[in-house]
Amino acid sequence: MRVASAYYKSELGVLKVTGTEDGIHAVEFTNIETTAQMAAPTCLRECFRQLDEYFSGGRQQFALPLKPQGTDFQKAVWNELSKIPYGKTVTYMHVAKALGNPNAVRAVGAANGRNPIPIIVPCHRVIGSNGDLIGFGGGIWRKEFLLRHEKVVLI
Amino acid sequence: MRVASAYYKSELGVLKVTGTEDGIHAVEFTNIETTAQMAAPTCLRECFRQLDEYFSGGRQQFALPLKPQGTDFQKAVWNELSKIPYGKTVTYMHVAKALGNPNAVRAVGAANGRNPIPIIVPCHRVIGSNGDLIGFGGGIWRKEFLLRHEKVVLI
DNA sequence: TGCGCAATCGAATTCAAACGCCATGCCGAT
DNA sequence: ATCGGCATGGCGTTTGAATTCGATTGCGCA
Repeated sequence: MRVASAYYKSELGVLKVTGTEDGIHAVEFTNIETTAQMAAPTCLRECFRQLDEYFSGGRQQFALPLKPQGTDFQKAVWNELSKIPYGKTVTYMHVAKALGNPNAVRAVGAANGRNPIPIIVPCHRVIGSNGDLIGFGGGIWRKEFLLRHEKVVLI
Repeated sequence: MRVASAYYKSELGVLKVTGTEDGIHAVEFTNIETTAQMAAPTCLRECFRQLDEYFSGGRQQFALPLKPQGTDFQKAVWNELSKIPYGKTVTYMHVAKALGNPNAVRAVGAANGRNPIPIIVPCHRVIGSNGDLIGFGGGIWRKEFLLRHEKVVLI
């Protein structure tokens, strides 16, 4: 059952009302300013601009401030991912070796699966040692789309 | 620092991009249908209608399907709250006794503080044994507003 | 009136330890 | 080719016990 939220402006401030078709689940007091929708941070707009360029084929590298949140190991993995150039692929083993621990292959896969910033941090450029496209959080079809978009030849 | 989210429509579906002024925190794939904003459930609209009537002074009792989520004890407390009529106040002790355990006074207070549906489930109608207005999640001023609105004479 | 304090009840929170999952890769057997 | 096991490293999740925290009250005492 889908839960929906809607906002109600009262003398007590803006109320957030949540519920399903079955009934009301919650009423919350909020601090929302109704005067005007607050502008999106600059970096979001810049991000959209670069995504536009990436999807239209013009941009091969993102230049954005990134603040991914994770453990040290995960950040090390994601940092390694960022080094893979546009249109290239590497294997999970390759990443593990680059981190200095060839045994951490599955750990790399797990960290890969938890990359909070797909597309921009190119986790889609990592494939199996046998060349297979394996696992992608958003669905394999997206991984394949991204690689084909980058003109990668898939076997 | 305020975190903001915005949505980006791509060939891979709608992306939810989250970030602060410092940088991008996350990019998520969503299932959002862009064709049209989905209509709010009927009960939300009905809820808004009754809130309108309550705040304008016409309605003294809500008639809505409620689905609060909590432990058995909490639901028992909230159920007890619903019995307090408009414009009346009771004490925490009173509620505890009604539940059959006069010693559970503080437990009642705690459950009261976790009422997910304020205003509609009138937790604001419970005051201290000495008549004091104590604690209200959204701030005492809201509790006082609601009681004055219901013409309760505060000492 | 205004402290300080103890009693009492549920539930949330905390903490540590154990467990199990995984977007891999290798090996051997069908 | 395909399949089933298996080792490996990191981290999320579970579990259970112990502890803490509250939207209180009543009492004693300045």
